[in-house]
Amino acid sequence: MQQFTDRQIEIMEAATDRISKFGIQNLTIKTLAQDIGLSEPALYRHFKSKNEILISLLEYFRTEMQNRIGSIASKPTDTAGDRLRAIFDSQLQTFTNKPEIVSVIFAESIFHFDKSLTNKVSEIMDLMQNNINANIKDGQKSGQYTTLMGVSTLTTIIIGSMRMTVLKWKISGHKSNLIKDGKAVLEGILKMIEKK
Amino acid sequence: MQQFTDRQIEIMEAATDRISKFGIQNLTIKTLAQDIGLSEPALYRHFKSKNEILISLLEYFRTEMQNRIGSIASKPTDTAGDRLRAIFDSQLQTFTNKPEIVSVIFAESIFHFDKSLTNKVSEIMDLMQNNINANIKDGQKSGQYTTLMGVSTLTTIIIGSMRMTVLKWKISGHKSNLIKDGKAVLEGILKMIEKK
DNA sequence: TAACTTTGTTAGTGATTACTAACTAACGTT
DNA sequence: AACGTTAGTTAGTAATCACTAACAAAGTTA
Repeated sequence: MQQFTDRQIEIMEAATDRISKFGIQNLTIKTLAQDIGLSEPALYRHFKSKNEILISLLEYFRTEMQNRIGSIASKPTDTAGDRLRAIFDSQLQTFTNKPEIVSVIFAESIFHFDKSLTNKVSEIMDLMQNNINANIKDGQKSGQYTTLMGVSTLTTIIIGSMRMTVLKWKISGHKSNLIKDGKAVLEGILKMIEKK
Repeated sequence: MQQFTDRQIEIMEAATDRISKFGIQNLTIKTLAQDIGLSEPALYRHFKSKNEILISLLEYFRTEMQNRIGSIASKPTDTAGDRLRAIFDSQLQTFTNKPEIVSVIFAESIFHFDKSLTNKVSEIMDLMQNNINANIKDGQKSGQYTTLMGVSTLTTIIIGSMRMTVLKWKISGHKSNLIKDGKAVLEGILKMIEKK
């Protein structure tokens, strides 16, 4: 059942912290080993390369997110807007609990050079995209959302707005209130797109 | 008048291309010198360090953007919405003409480790932010925009949506139509926030 | 024309990188 | 008790990094 060992998870979390605190350039096998209190070669007992640590890390989050968002999607809600609220509630809560992860999964650019890593980041983006897309289609079909805009345009606006909120929170050094700001943005959008 | 020499501009543009094509990790003095057809030490005749190349590159774009957006802001337009259109028209046109720049200025994360670089990226973000902020304040004050939301929430939505559009374009390998998609997103937002 | 400045070169520096070879102690299984 | 596996160690590897010393050719100026 468990896909990763305890040690592997420890390594992935240490790597996430490193990237969050000092950037990907500072994530070396040496610094990582020091963070955990092991020698460098010890890490190679658990991952066959540095790249595999990063890939696993992204895969670990993707699986968690898929389960989390998936369980929301399967639960019935009153309105499409409520489901949208639940999705972002869950997402913002996850980021608040583990701010470091944001530096990794929102940073498509830091992995630009490596195809396998870019793909993993894309998978995570697609996961969110597909969920929002489905929500909007559903909301428009049932007459709850405006049809003044196409599905993809509306998806771009919603995801873009939420990403921007997270980015601002990150830049503030996690000092701003992500949950509050995120709610304000989502409610603002819903005010505009929900038909009364 | 000219802040940078021709050679310096050549180096900065080559650096931008490198980052865009292969990521910051692949930007080394060696690859950069090869791209231009010079030896490595020759680059140090024009910039005192690799970091200064990056800082200058960001400064170069910031100045250009400041002049460009500044001249739009000083021109009178019929409505606040029209001014918003002009700002993003200009911005999207600039990105279309020089797609590589997007990889650099939208990548706050790649410079995460260096304070002077982070500051430069922040300056560029603030520049856009302040312009949009002023536009929304003006539009709300004159009764053209809805006041259902606060200024900062609306700014986040607009900038976030446009950034997302650019990001999608970048991920598509610049295959999608940035101008068209950007227009669709902006018109969608204006449809929702402009009072009739 | 002599001296200086600019812009380039070749050859090299020490530091750091991801990763490996070889070995060992602890532990589970038969 | 014998044996294999797991998870760690020390000591190294070649490659690559940003950057420098020393020198040279060409153009500019006195």
